[in-house]
Amino acid sequence: MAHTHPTDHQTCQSCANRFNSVFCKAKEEYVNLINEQKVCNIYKKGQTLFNEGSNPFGVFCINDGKVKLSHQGDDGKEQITRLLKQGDVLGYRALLSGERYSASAVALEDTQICFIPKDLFISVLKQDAGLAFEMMKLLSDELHKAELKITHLAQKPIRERLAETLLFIKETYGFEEDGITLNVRLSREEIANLVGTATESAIRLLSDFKKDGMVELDGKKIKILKHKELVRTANLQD
Amino acid sequence: MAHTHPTDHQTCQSCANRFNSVFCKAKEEYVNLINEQKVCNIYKKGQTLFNEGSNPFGVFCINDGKVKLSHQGDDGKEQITRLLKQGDVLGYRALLSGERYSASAVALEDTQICFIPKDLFISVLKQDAGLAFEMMKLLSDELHKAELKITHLAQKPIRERLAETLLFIKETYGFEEDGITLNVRLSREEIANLVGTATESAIRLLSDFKKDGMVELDGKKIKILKHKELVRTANLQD
DNA sequence: GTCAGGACATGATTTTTATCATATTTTAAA
DNA sequence: TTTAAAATATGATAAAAATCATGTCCTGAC
Repeated sequence: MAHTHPTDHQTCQSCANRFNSVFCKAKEEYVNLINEQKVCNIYKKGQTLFNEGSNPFGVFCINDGKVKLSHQGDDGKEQITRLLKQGDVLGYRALLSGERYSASAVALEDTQICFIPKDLFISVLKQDAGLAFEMMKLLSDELHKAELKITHLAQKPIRERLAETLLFIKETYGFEEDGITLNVRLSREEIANLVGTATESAIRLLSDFKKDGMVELDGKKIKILKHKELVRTANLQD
Repeated sequence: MAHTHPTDHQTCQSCANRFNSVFCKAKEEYVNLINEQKVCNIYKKGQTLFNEGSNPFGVFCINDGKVKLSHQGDDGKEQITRLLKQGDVLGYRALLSGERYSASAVALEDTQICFIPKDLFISVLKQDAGLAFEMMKLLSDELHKAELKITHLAQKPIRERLAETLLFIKETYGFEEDGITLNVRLSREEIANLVGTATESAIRLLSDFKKDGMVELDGKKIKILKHKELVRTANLQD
Protein backbone atom coordinates (compact mmCIF):
# COMPACT_ATOMS: atom_id res chain seq x y z
CA MET A 1 0.00 0.00 0.00
CA ALA A 2 2.98 2.27 -0.33
CA HIS A 3 3.00 5.34 -2.52
CA THR A 4 -0.68 6.12 -2.29
CA HIS A 5 -1.71 9.71 -1.98
CA PRO A 6 -4.68 11.03 -0.07
CA THR A 7 -7.32 12.73 -2.15
CA ASP A 8 -9.37 15.72 -1.15
CA HIS A 9 -11.68 14.48 1.53
CA GLN A 10 -14.81 14.31 -0.52
CA THR A 11 -18.11 13.41 1.12
CA CYS A 12 -20.16 10.41 0.04
CA GLN A 13 -23.07 12.84 -0.37
CA SER A 14 -21.25 14.76 -3.06
CA CYS A 15 -19.61 11.72 -4.65
CA ALA A 16 -20.16 11.39 -8.38
CA ASN A 17 -21.20 7.78 -7.83
CA ARG A 18 -23.72 8.39 -5.12
CA PHE A 19 -26.46 6.93 -7.29
CA ASN A 20 -24.48 3.96 -8.61
CA SER A 21 -22.60 2.39 -5.77
CA VAL A 22 -24.23 -0.17 -3.46
CA PHE A 23 -23.02 1.76 -0.45
CA CYS A 24 -25.10 4.72 -1.36
CA LYS A 25 -28.17 2.54 -1.01
CA ALA A 26 -27.62 2.31 2.72
CA LYS A 27 -29.80 4.31 5.11
CA GLU A 28 -28.76 7.92 5.42
CA GLU A 29 -27.38 7.54 8.93
CA TYR A 30 -25.11 4.73 7.76
CA VAL A 31 -24.00 6.66 4.71
CA ASN A 32 -22.98 9.39 7.11
CA LEU A 33 -21.14 6.90 9.26
CA ILE A 34 -19.30 5.54 6.25
CA ASN A 35 -18.54 9.06 5.14
CA GLU A 36 -16.85 9.78 8.47
CA GLN A 37 -14.77 6.65 8.64
CA LYS A 38 -13.76 6.08 5.04
CA VAL A 39 -10.24 6.82 3.87
CA CYS A 40 -9.64 8.03 0.33
CA ASN A 41 -6.49 7.47 -1.66
CA ILE A 42 -5.12 7.62 -5.14
CA TYR A 43 -3.54 4.50 -6.52
CA LYS A 44 -1.16 5.01 -9.41
CA LYS A 45 -1.43 2.81 -12.47
CA GLY A 46 -0.08 -0.64 -11.66
CA GLN A 47 -0.37 -0.26 -7.90
CA THR A 48 -1.92 -3.05 -5.90
CA LEU A 49 -4.99 -2.53 -3.70
CA PHE A 50 -4.72 -5.98 -2.17
CA ASN A 51 -3.05 -9.28 -2.83
CA GLU A 52 -4.38 -12.78 -3.19
CA GLY A 53 -3.66 -14.69 0.00
CA SER A 54 -3.61 -11.73 2.38
CA ASN A 55 -6.18 -11.01 5.05
CA PRO A 56 -9.01 -8.66 4.12
CA PHE A 57 -9.13 -5.46 6.10
CA GLY A 58 -12.05 -3.70 4.47
CA VAL A 59 -13.81 -2.99 1.23
CA PHE A 60 -12.91 -0.56 -1.52
CA CYS A 61 -15.16 1.67 -3.54
CA ILE A 62 -13.88 3.12 -6.78
CA ASN A 63 -14.44 6.85 -6.97
CA ASP A 64 -12.83 7.31 -10.33
CA GLY A 65 -10.61 5.04 -12.37
CA LYS A 66 -10.25 1.42 -13.38
CA VAL A 67 -9.18 -1.71 -11.55
CA LYS A 68 -8.62 -5.32 -12.57
CA LEU A 69 -9.31 -8.27 -10.31
CA SER A 70 -7.30 -11.38 -11.04
CA HIS A 71 -6.54 -14.85 -9.77
CA GLN A 72 -3.21 -16.58 -9.88
CA GLY A 73 -3.34 -19.99 -11.60
CA ASP A 74 -1.33 -22.91 -10.32
CA ASP A 75 1.50 -22.19 -12.71
CA GLY A 76 1.46 -18.49 -11.83
CA LYS A 77 -0.50 -17.42 -14.89
CA GLU A 78 -2.88 -14.56 -14.25
CA GLN A 79 -6.59 -14.99 -14.88
CA ILE A 80 -8.52 -11.74 -14.91
CA THR A 81 -11.99 -12.34 -13.50
CA ARG A 82 -13.39 -8.84 -13.30
CA LEU A 83 -12.90 -5.35 -14.65
CA LEU A 84 -14.09 -2.62 -12.31
CA LYS A 85 -14.96 1.00 -12.82
CA GLN A 86 -16.20 3.99 -10.87
CA GLY A 87 -18.97 3.13 -8.44
CA ASP A 88 -17.90 -0.50 -8.22
CA VAL A 89 -17.11 -2.09 -4.90
CA LEU A 90 -14.43 -4.71 -4.37
CA GLY A 91 -12.90 -6.77 -1.62
CA TYR A 92 -16.23 -7.84 -0.13
CA ARG A 93 -16.11 -11.44 -1.29
CA ALA A 94 -13.31 -12.58 1.01
CA LEU A 95 -14.63 -10.46 3.84
CA LEU A 96 -18.09 -11.99 3.71
CA SER A 97 -16.95 -15.58 3.54
CA GLY A 98 -14.32 -14.92 6.19
CA GLU A 99 -11.41 -16.04 4.06
CA ARG A 100 -8.26 -14.46 2.74
CA TYR A 101 -8.46 -12.58 -0.52
CA SER A 102 -8.76 -15.06 -3.34
CA ALA A 103 -7.88 -12.46 -5.92
CA SER A 104 -5.56 -9.51 -6.35
CA ALA A 105 -6.71 -6.04 -7.30
CA VAL A 106 -4.50 -3.76 -9.38
CA ALA A 107 -5.20 -0.27 -10.72
CA LEU A 108 -5.30 -0.15 -14.51
CA GLU A 109 -4.81 3.62 -14.44
CA ASP A 110 -4.51 6.30 -11.77
CA THR A 111 -7.53 5.59 -9.62
CA GLN A 112 -9.26 7.33 -6.71
CA ILE A 113 -10.50 4.86 -4.17
CA CYS A 114 -12.39 5.09 -0.88
CA PHE A 115 -11.60 2.48 1.71
CA ILE A 116 -14.18 1.35 4.26
CA PRO A 117 -12.84 -0.60 7.23
CA LYS A 118 -13.96 -4.17 7.79
CA ASP A 119 -15.78 -3.69 11.09
CA LEU A 120 -17.79 -0.75 9.86
CA PHE A 121 -18.78 -2.61 6.71
CA ILE A 122 -19.89 -5.68 8.64
CA SER A 123 -21.79 -3.76 11.30
CA VAL A 124 -23.64 -1.58 8.80
CA LEU A 125 -24.48 -4.68 6.79
CA LYS A 126 -25.89 -6.37 9.88
CA GLN A 127 -28.05 -3.39 10.76
CA ASP A 128 -29.23 -2.22 7.39
CA ALA A 129 -31.39 -4.91 5.79
CA GLY A 130 -31.82 -2.81 2.67
CA LEU A 131 -28.09 -2.60 2.10
CA ALA A 132 -27.76 -6.30 2.90
CA PHE A 133 -30.32 -7.01 0.23
CA GLU A 134 -28.50 -4.86 -2.31
CA MET A 135 -25.34 -6.73 -1.42
CA MET A 136 -27.03 -10.07 -2.03
CA LYS A 137 -28.26 -8.76 -5.34
CA LEU A 138 -24.73 -7.73 -6.24
CA LEU A 139 -23.34 -11.12 -5.26
CA SER A 140 -26.08 -12.86 -7.21
CA ASP A 141 -25.31 -10.82 -10.30
CA GLU A 142 -21.61 -11.59 -10.02
CA LEU A 143 -22.39 -15.27 -9.56
CA HIS A 144 -24.57 -15.19 -12.63
CA LYS A 145 -21.84 -13.57 -14.70
CA ALA A 146 -19.31 -16.08 -13.39
CA GLU A 147 -21.49 -19.05 -14.31
CA LEU A 148 -22.05 -17.62 -17.76
CA LYS A 149 -18.31 -17.25 -18.16
CA ILE A 150 -17.80 -20.85 -17.06
CA THR A 151 -20.18 -22.05 -19.76
CA HIS A 152 -18.48 -19.95 -22.41
CA LEU A 153 -14.97 -21.00 -21.37
CA ALA A 154 -16.03 -24.62 -21.52
CA GLN A 155 -17.90 -24.44 -24.79
CA LYS A 156 -16.75 -21.61 -27.00
CA PRO A 157 -13.65 -21.44 -29.18
CA ILE A 158 -11.13 -18.74 -28.51
CA ARG A 159 -12.10 -16.63 -31.49
CA GLU A 160 -15.63 -16.26 -30.14
CA ARG A 161 -14.36 -15.61 -26.66
CA LEU A 162 -12.04 -12.86 -27.84
CA ALA A 163 -14.86 -11.14 -29.69
CA GLU A 164 -17.01 -11.48 -26.60
CA THR A 165 -14.24 -10.05 -24.44
CA LEU A 166 -13.89 -7.00 -26.66
CA LEU A 167 -17.62 -6.43 -26.39
CA PHE A 168 -17.42 -6.92 -22.64
CA ILE A 169 -14.67 -4.31 -22.38
CA LYS A 170 -16.84 -1.97 -24.39
CA GLU A 171 -19.81 -2.60 -22.11
CA THR A 172 -17.68 -1.99 -19.05
CA TYR A 173 -15.61 1.01 -19.98
CA GLY A 174 -17.30 2.33 -23.08
CA PHE A 175 -15.69 4.36 -25.82
CA GLU A 176 -13.58 7.48 -25.85
CA GLU A 177 -14.96 10.74 -27.26
CA ASP A 178 -14.47 9.49 -30.83
CA GLY A 179 -17.11 6.84 -30.17
CA ILE A 180 -15.02 3.91 -31.41
CA THR A 181 -11.86 3.64 -29.31
CA LEU A 182 -12.17 1.40 -26.24
CA ASN A 183 -11.73 3.60 -23.19
CA VAL A 184 -9.02 1.53 -21.48
CA ARG A 185 -5.44 0.50 -22.18
CA LEU A 186 -4.83 -3.18 -21.77
CA SER A 187 -1.75 -5.12 -22.82
CA ARG A 188 -2.18 -8.04 -25.20
CA GLU A 189 -1.23 -10.27 -22.31
CA GLU A 190 -4.03 -8.82 -20.18
CA ILE A 191 -6.51 -9.35 -22.98
CA ALA A 192 -5.31 -12.95 -23.26
CA ASN A 193 -5.69 -13.39 -19.50
CA LEU A 194 -9.22 -12.08 -19.75
CA VAL A 195 -10.08 -14.41 -22.64
CA GLY A 196 -8.29 -17.35 -21.11
CA THR A 197 -5.77 -18.12 -23.80
CA ALA A 198 -2.09 -17.78 -24.69
CA THR A 199 -0.85 -14.26 -25.37
CA GLU A 200 0.26 -15.21 -28.89
CA SER A 201 -3.19 -16.55 -29.68
CA ALA A 202 -4.81 -13.31 -28.56
CA ILE A 203 -2.36 -11.28 -30.64
CA ARG A 204 -2.90 -13.48 -33.68
CA LEU A 205 -6.67 -13.31 -33.47
CA LEU A 206 -6.62 -9.55 -32.95
CA SER A 207 -4.59 -9.35 -36.15
CA ASP A 208 -7.22 -11.50 -37.85
CA PHE A 209 -9.98 -9.19 -36.61
CA LYS A 210 -7.98 -6.30 -38.00
CA LYS A 211 -7.59 -8.03 -41.37
CA ASP A 212 -11.34 -8.64 -41.35
CA GLY A 213 -11.83 -4.92 -40.75
CA MET A 214 -13.63 -5.44 -37.47
CA VAL A 215 -11.09 -3.59 -35.34
CA GLU A 216 -8.27 -1.14 -35.76
CA LEU A 217 -5.12 -1.54 -33.68
CA ASP A 218 -2.90 1.33 -32.66
CA GLY A 219 -0.65 0.10 -29.88
CA LYS A 220 -2.87 -0.45 -26.88
CA LYS A 221 -5.65 1.59 -28.45
CA ILE A 222 -8.32 -0.66 -29.89
CA LYS A 223 -11.01 0.76 -32.13
CA ILE A 224 -14.20 -1.17 -32.80
CA LEU A 225 -15.04 -0.63 -36.45
CA LYS A 226 -17.71 -3.24 -37.11
CA HIS A 227 -19.70 -3.76 -33.97
CA LYS A 228 -22.36 -5.98 -35.49
CA GLU A 229 -19.82 -8.28 -37.10
CA LEU A 230 -18.07 -8.55 -33.76
CA VAL A 231 -21.35 -9.54 -32.13
CA ARG A 232 -21.82 -12.14 -34.84
CA THR A 233 -18.27 -13.41 -34.32
CA ALA A 234 -18.93 -13.67 -30.59
CA ASN A 235 -21.94 -15.85 -31.47
CA LEU A 236 -24.04 -14.46 -28.64
CA GLN A 237 -27.60 -15.44 -28.06
CA ASP A 238 -28.16 -15.18 -24.39
CA MET B 1 -43.78 -30.01 -11.65
CA ALA B 2 -45.85 -33.02 -12.67
CA HIS B 3 -45.41 -36.45 -11.15
CA THR B 4 -44.08 -35.29 -7.81
CA HIS B 5 -45.34 -36.95 -4.71
CA PRO B 6 -45.84 -35.33 -1.34
CA THR B 7 -43.65 -36.61 1.45
CA ASP B 8 -44.65 -37.03 5.04
CA HIS B 9 -45.01 -33.54 6.36
CA GLN B 10 -41.81 -33.42 8.32
CA THR B 11 -41.01 -30.39 10.46
CA CYS B 12 -37.90 -28.30 9.93
CA GLN B 13 -37.13 -28.87 13.60
CA SER B 14 -36.84 -32.60 13.09
CA CYS B 15 -35.18 -32.35 9.68
CA ALA B 16 -31.95 -34.30 9.33
CA ASN B 17 -30.33 -31.20 7.86
CA ARG B 18 -31.36 -28.79 10.57
CA PHE B 19 -27.72 -28.10 11.36
CA ASN B 20 -26.47 -27.86 7.78
CA SER B 21 -28.93 -25.84 5.77
CA VAL B 22 -28.76 -22.03 5.74
CA PHE B 23 -32.45 -21.85 6.47
CA CYS B 24 -31.96 -23.44 9.82
CA LYS B 25 -29.78 -20.53 10.81
CA ALA B 26 -32.77 -18.22 10.77
CA LYS B 27 -34.31 -17.06 14.03
CA GLU B 28 -36.60 -19.63 15.61
CA GLU B 29 -39.78 -17.73 14.82
CA TYR B 30 -38.86 -17.62 11.14
CA VAL B 31 -37.93 -21.29 11.08
CA ASN B 32 -41.42 -21.94 12.41
CA LEU B 33 -42.90 -19.72 9.73
CA ILE B 34 -40.96 -21.55 7.04
CA ASN B 35 -42.00 -24.85 8.54
CA GLU B 36 -45.65 -23.89 8.23
CA GLN B 37 -45.51 -22.64 4.68
CA LYS B 38 -43.06 -25.02 3.04
CA VAL B 39 -44.25 -27.72 0.69
CA CYS B 40 -42.40 -31.02 0.49
CA ASN B 41 -42.25 -33.27 -2.53
CA ILE B 42 -40.36 -36.17 -3.97
CA TYR B 43 -38.81 -35.74 -7.38
CA LYS B 44 -38.03 -38.90 -9.29
CA LYS B 45 -34.64 -39.32 -10.92
CA GLY B 46 -34.48 -37.16 -14.04
CA GLN B 47 -37.35 -34.88 -13.03
CA THR B 48 -36.92 -31.15 -13.33
CA LEU B 49 -37.23 -28.78 -10.37
CA PHE B 50 -37.06 -25.71 -12.55
CA ASN B 51 -36.02 -24.71 -16.02
CA GLU B 52 -33.59 -22.12 -17.30
CA GLY B 53 -35.56 -19.14 -18.59
CA SER B 54 -38.64 -19.54 -16.40
CA ASN B 55 -39.67 -17.23 -13.60
CA PRO B 56 -38.55 -18.14 -10.10
CA PHE B 57 -41.34 -18.87 -7.67
CA GLY B 58 -39.38 -19.80 -4.59
CA VAL B 59 -36.35 -21.62 -3.27
CA PHE B 60 -35.73 -25.30 -2.81
CA CYS B 61 -34.03 -27.09 0.04
CA ILE B 62 -32.86 -30.64 -0.48
CA ASN B 63 -34.00 -32.90 2.29
CA ASP B 64 -32.45 -36.03 0.89
CA GLY B 65 -31.06 -36.82 -2.54
CA LYS B 66 -28.96 -35.28 -5.26
CA VAL B 67 -29.55 -32.55 -7.83
CA LYS B 68 -27.54 -31.12 -10.68
CA LEU B 69 -27.65 -27.49 -11.72
CA SER B 70 -26.79 -26.79 -15.33
CA HIS B 71 -26.68 -24.06 -17.95
CA GLN B 72 -27.53 -24.43 -21.58
CA GLY B 73 -24.72 -23.31 -23.91
CA ASP B 74 -25.45 -21.44 -27.12
CA ASP B 75 -25.37 -24.65 -29.13
CA GLY B 76 -27.58 -26.42 -26.61
CA LYS B 77 -24.74 -28.26 -24.89
CA GLU B 78 -25.23 -28.67 -21.16
CA GLN B 79 -22.72 -27.21 -18.73
CA ILE B 80 -23.12 -28.52 -15.20
CA THR B 81 -22.18 -25.78 -12.76
CA ARG B 82 -23.11 -27.31 -9.44
CA LEU B 83 -23.82 -30.63 -7.78
CA LEU B 84 -26.14 -30.38 -4.79
CA LYS B 85 -26.84 -32.68 -1.90
CA GLN B 86 -28.97 -32.82 1.24
CA GLY B 87 -29.05 -29.54 3.14
CA ASP B 88 -28.21 -27.52 0.04
CA VAL B 89 -30.44 -24.71 -1.10
CA LEU B 90 -31.09 -23.80 -4.71
CA GLY B 91 -33.06 -21.37 -6.79
CA TYR B 92 -32.07 -18.33 -4.74
CA ARG B 93 -29.72 -16.80 -7.29
CA ALA B 94 -32.37 -15.78 -9.80
CA LEU B 95 -34.76 -14.76 -7.05
CA LEU B 96 -32.28 -12.41 -5.43
CA SER B 97 -31.20 -10.70 -8.62
CA GLY B 98 -34.80 -10.54 -9.80
CA GLU B 99 -34.19 -12.40 -13.03
CA ARG B 100 -35.44 -15.58 -14.59
CA TYR B 101 -33.66 -18.81 -13.71
CA SER B 102 -30.32 -18.89 -15.47
CA ALA B 103 -29.92 -22.58 -14.85
CA SER B 104 -32.00 -25.74 -14.77
CA ALA B 105 -32.17 -28.10 -11.83
CA VAL B 106 -32.68 -31.83 -12.33
CA ALA B 107 -32.79 -34.63 -9.78
CA LEU B 108 -29.91 -37.09 -10.17
CA GLU B 109 -31.80 -39.68 -8.13
CA ASP B 110 -35.11 -39.82 -6.26
CA THR B 111 -34.93 -36.72 -4.11
CA GLN B 112 -36.99 -35.24 -1.27
CA ILE B 113 -37.24 -31.51 -1.53
CA CYS B 114 -38.86 -28.75 0.51
CA PHE B 115 -40.12 -25.73 -1.37
CA ILE B 116 -40.29 -22.29 0.23
CA PRO B 117 -42.39 -19.69 -1.60
CA LYS B 118 -40.73 -16.58 -2.96
CA ASP B 119 -42.51 -14.00 -0.80
CA LEU B 120 -41.82 -15.82 2.43
CA PHE B 121 -38.16 -16.23 1.53
CA ILE B 122 -37.77 -12.56 0.68
CA SER B 123 -39.63 -11.28 3.71
CA VAL B 124 -37.73 -13.49 6.15
CA LEU B 125 -34.48 -12.45 4.53
CA LYS B 126 -35.40 -8.79 4.95
CA GLN B 127 -36.24 -9.21 8.61
CA ASP B 128 -33.59 -11.63 9.78
CA ALA B 129 -30.16 -10.02 9.45
CA GLY B 130 -28.46 -13.19 10.65
CA LEU B 131 -30.00 -15.25 7.90
CA ALA B 132 -29.21 -12.52 5.40
CA PHE B 133 -25.61 -12.67 6.49
CA GLU B 134 -25.51 -16.44 6.11
CA MET B 135 -27.00 -16.01 2.67
CA MET B 136 -24.29 -13.55 1.72
CA LYS B 137 -21.71 -15.99 3.00
CA LEU B 138 -23.23 -18.71 0.87
CA LEU B 139 -23.25 -16.49 -2.19
CA SER B 140 -19.66 -15.46 -1.52
CA ASP B 141 -18.58 -19.07 -1.27
CA GLU B 142 -20.32 -19.94 -4.49
CA LEU B 143 -18.73 -16.96 -6.19
CA HIS B 144 -15.33 -18.06 -4.94
CA LYS B 145 -15.82 -21.57 -6.28
CA ALA B 146 -17.03 -20.18 -9.59
CA GLU B 147 -13.99 -17.94 -9.99
CA LEU B 148 -11.69 -20.83 -9.15
CA LYS B 149 -13.43 -22.88 -11.79
CA ILE B 150 -13.00 -20.09 -14.32
CA THR B 151 -9.26 -20.05 -13.67
CA HIS B 152 -9.00 -23.80 -14.00
CA LEU B 153 -11.09 -23.94 -17.15
CA ALA B 154 -8.90 -21.27 -18.69
CA GLN B 155 -5.57 -22.68 -17.64
CA LYS B 156 -5.67 -26.41 -17.00
CA PRO B 157 -5.65 -29.19 -19.56
CA ILE B 158 -8.56 -31.58 -19.65
CA ARG B 159 -6.69 -34.44 -18.01
CA GLU B 160 -6.12 -32.32 -14.90
CA ARG B 161 -9.67 -31.04 -14.93
CA LEU B 162 -11.09 -34.56 -15.11
CA ALA B 163 -8.99 -35.65 -12.13
CA GLU B 164 -10.13 -32.55 -10.29
CA THR B 165 -13.75 -33.28 -11.17
CA LEU B 166 -13.54 -36.81 -9.81
CA LEU B 167 -12.12 -35.42 -6.57
CA PHE B 168 -14.85 -32.81 -6.52
CA ILE B 169 -17.52 -35.48 -6.88
CA LYS B 170 -15.88 -37.36 -4.03
CA GLU B 171 -15.86 -34.23 -1.85
CA THR B 172 -19.51 -33.57 -2.64
CA TYR B 173 -21.11 -36.97 -2.42
CA GLY B 174 -18.47 -39.09 -0.73
CA PHE B 175 -18.06 -42.83 -1.08
CA GLU B 176 -20.42 -45.76 -0.67
CA GLU B 177 -20.02 -48.16 2.25
CA ASP B 178 -17.04 -49.83 0.59
CA GLY B 179 -15.10 -46.58 0.95
CA ILE B 180 -13.96 -46.39 -2.67
CA THR B 181 -17.02 -46.19 -4.92
CA LEU B 182 -18.25 -42.67 -5.68
CA ASN B 183 -21.70 -42.32 -4.18
CA VAL B 184 -23.47 -41.05 -7.29
CA ARG B 185 -24.27 -42.35 -10.75
CA LEU B 186 -23.36 -39.97 -13.54
CA SER B 187 -23.29 -40.70 -17.23
CA ARG B 188 -20.06 -40.15 -19.12
CA GLU B 189 -21.78 -37.26 -20.84
CA GLU B 190 -22.60 -35.66 -17.49
CA ILE B 191 -19.01 -36.07 -16.37
CA ALA B 192 -17.89 -34.42 -19.60
CA ASN B 193 -20.36 -31.58 -19.04
CA LEU B 194 -18.96 -31.09 -15.59
CA VAL B 195 -15.36 -31.06 -16.84
CA GLY B 196 -16.18 -28.93 -19.85
CA THR B 197 -15.06 -31.23 -22.65
CA ALA B 198 -16.38 -33.57 -25.33
CA THR B 199 -17.96 -36.79 -24.12
CA GLU B 200 -15.45 -38.89 -26.06
CA SER B 201 -12.56 -37.08 -24.43
CA ALA B 202 -13.95 -37.77 -20.98
CA ILE B 203 -14.46 -41.43 -21.83
CA ARG B 204 -10.95 -41.73 -23.26
CA LEU B 205 -9.30 -40.12 -20.27
CA LEU B 206 -11.31 -42.22 -17.84
CA SER B 207 -9.98 -45.25 -19.70
CA ASP B 208 -6.47 -43.84 -19.31
CA PHE B 209 -7.02 -43.36 -15.59
CA LYS B 210 -8.18 -46.97 -15.45
CA LYS B 211 -5.09 -48.16 -17.33
CA ASP B 212 -2.98 -46.19 -14.87
CA GLY B 213 -4.75 -47.99 -12.05
CA MET B 214 -6.14 -44.78 -10.55
CA VAL B 215 -9.79 -45.71 -10.99
CA GLU B 216 -11.90 -48.76 -11.64
CA LEU B 217 -14.88 -48.48 -13.95
CA ASP B 218 -17.98 -50.64 -13.66
CA GLY B 219 -20.68 -49.04 -15.74
CA LYS B 220 -21.62 -45.84 -13.98
CA LYS B 221 -19.90 -46.96 -10.81
CA ILE B 222 -16.53 -45.30 -10.42
CA LYS B 223 -14.09 -46.51 -7.81
CA ILE B 224 -11.18 -44.35 -6.72
CA LEU B 225 -8.21 -46.68 -6.27
CA LYS B 226 -5.28 -44.28 -5.99
CA HIS B 227 -6.46 -41.08 -4.39
CA LYS B 228 -3.04 -39.50 -4.01
CA GLU B 229 -2.11 -40.12 -7.62
CA LEU B 230 -5.41 -38.57 -8.64
CA VAL B 231 -4.59 -35.50 -6.56
CA ARG B 232 -1.20 -35.33 -8.25
CA THR B 233 -2.84 -35.69 -11.67
CA ALA B 234 -5.22 -32.86 -10.81
CA ASN B 235 -2.15 -30.75 -10.03
CA LEU B 236 -3.86 -28.94 -7.18
CA GLN B 237 -2.12 -26.44 -5.01
CA ASP B 238 -4.76 -24.06 -3.86
C1' DG C 1 -35.90 -63.67 -24.05
C1' DT C 2 -35.17 -60.41 -27.89
C1' DC C 3 -34.84 -56.36 -29.94
C1' DA C 4 -33.90 -51.38 -30.46
C1' DG C 5 -31.99 -47.38 -28.83
C1' DG C 6 -28.88 -45.37 -26.16
C1' DA C 7 -24.53 -45.39 -23.67
C1' DC C 8 -19.89 -46.63 -23.83
C1' DA C 9 -15.53 -47.47 -26.05
C1' DT C 10 -11.88 -46.81 -29.27
C1' DG C 11 -9.47 -45.83 -33.64
C1' DA C 12 -8.56 -42.39 -37.34
C1' DT C 13 -8.49 -37.82 -38.69
C1' DT C 14 -8.96 -32.93 -38.50
C1' DT C 15 -9.12 -28.80 -36.12
C1' DT C 16 -7.81 -25.94 -32.61
C1' DT C 17 -4.59 -24.15 -29.64
C1' DA C 18 -0.15 -23.80 -27.35
C1' DT C 19 4.59 -23.55 -27.68
C1' DC C 20 8.90 -22.32 -29.61
C1' DA C 21 11.60 -19.32 -32.40
C1' DT C 22 12.68 -14.99 -34.12
C1' DA C 23 11.93 -10.41 -35.86
C1' DT C 24 10.25 -5.84 -35.15
C1' DT C 25 8.42 -2.23 -32.59
C1' DT C 26 7.61 0.30 -28.53
C1' DT C 27 8.80 1.88 -24.03
C1' DA C 28 11.32 3.38 -20.33
C1' DA C 29 15.62 4.14 -18.09
C1' DA C 30 20.33 5.86 -18.07
C1' DT D 1 19.64 10.48 -27.32
C1' DT D 2 21.00 6.13 -26.76
C1' DT D 3 20.20 1.69 -25.40
C1' DA D 4 18.33 -2.27 -23.11
C1' DA D 5 14.30 -4.45 -21.94
C1' DA D 6 9.75 -5.38 -22.68
C1' DA D 7 5.79 -5.77 -25.73
C1' DT D 8 4.03 -6.93 -30.13
C1' DA D 9 3.93 -9.56 -34.26
C1' DT D 10 4.32 -13.59 -37.10
C1' DG D 11 5.96 -18.05 -38.84
C1' DA D 12 6.85 -22.94 -37.89
C1' DT D 13 5.92 -26.76 -35.24
C1' DA D 14 4.04 -29.61 -31.68
C1' DA D 15 0.54 -30.80 -28.65
C1' DA D 16 -4.10 -30.97 -27.25
C1' DA D 17 -8.68 -31.67 -28.09
C1' DA D 18 -12.74 -32.19 -31.06
C1' DT D 19 -14.95 -34.60 -34.48
C1' DC D 20 -16.15 -38.44 -37.26
C1' DA D 21 -16.64 -43.26 -37.74
C1' DT D 22 -17.58 -47.70 -36.18
C1' DG D 23 -18.33 -51.38 -33.12
C1' DT D 24 -19.74 -53.27 -28.66
C1' DC D 25 -22.25 -53.39 -24.60
C1' DC D 26 -25.98 -52.43 -21.68
C1' DT D 27 -30.79 -51.50 -20.61
C1' DG D 28 -35.61 -51.16 -20.76
C1' DA D 29 -39.92 -52.06 -23.57
C1' DC D 30 -42.50 -55.52 -25.37
